[in-house]
Amino acid sequence: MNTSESLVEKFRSKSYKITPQRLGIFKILEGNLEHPSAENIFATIKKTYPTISFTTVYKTLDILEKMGEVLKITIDDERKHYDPNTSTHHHIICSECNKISDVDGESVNPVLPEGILKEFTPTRYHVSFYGTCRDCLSKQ
Amino acid sequence: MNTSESLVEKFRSKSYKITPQRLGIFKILEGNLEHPSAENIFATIKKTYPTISFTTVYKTLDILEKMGEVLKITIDDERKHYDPNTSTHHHIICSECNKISDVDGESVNPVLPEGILKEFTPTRYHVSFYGTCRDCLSKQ
DNA sequence: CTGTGTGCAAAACGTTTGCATGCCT
DNA sequence: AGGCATGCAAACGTTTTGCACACAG
Repeated sequence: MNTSESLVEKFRSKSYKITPQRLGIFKILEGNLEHPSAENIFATIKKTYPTISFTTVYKTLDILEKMGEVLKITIDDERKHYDPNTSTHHHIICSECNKISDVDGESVNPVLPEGILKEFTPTRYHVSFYGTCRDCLSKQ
Repeated sequence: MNTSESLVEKFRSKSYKITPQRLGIFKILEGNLEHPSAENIFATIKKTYPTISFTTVYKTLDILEKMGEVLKITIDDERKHYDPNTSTHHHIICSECNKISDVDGESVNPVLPEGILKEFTPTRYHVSFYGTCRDCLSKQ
């Protein structure tokens, strides 16, 4: 569930320092279902911590991703998004406004063909649905 | 199947001009299963047409994408790839070398939950498998 | 006190754009 | 001949990096 407390624990156990900047990012991610971009996170934290830099945001997200505490989502042509929900699930993105919503993992159960299994050792999969969201449909 | 001849036909029918650069790109794409990036295509065509520019490659790919003759694949963090196979199918990418292979469309049949269908009008989906390819595994 | 983390500025990266010239039709 | 296509160079948006200073441990 990635509470900011659990992230603090994990950082401590790896001897990564707990800074107010990092803590602020943890709190933004906690239970976040919005799939924020680095820019989103930066803008949000800047409200309470105006001196923070993009560098810090990116570096913290990098660490979190490498620890497996956050998924980097490659579904939007324009930028990467981050998801603190690391359990298997999928996404649908609006082709107009790039809003991303969650899609339950259970509705999908892909099987890799034999041939591919000889060529690759798969680790995970992700389904990207593309479409138009209600807001954008009504604006058209 | 996107022979270069069929692309020439389609370009003519839309009154797009047939230039040697465009023809070269068509030929590179014809039957191409490698999921080339713009850079790959540029490097390949540069061998036979050394004065070609990135601009021309990108603009031609843009037209092809908008005509639906090529898919822009968003699976690799680092760059976009282009796929002349526009029928429903999926991909597996090596996390080490970013090589992409095809995965048959039939092996996957995702269903969107009710809730999502109220929020989105879906148009298509794509499954991204992640893993490590044989070459990279043996190098480790 | 030590070394990791921060933030600035600049670079890097893939991609896009403005514009003058070239060439397909 | 006309106008779309090309290619250069410059701009773009996102992400990364080098470096001096700051601060968590």
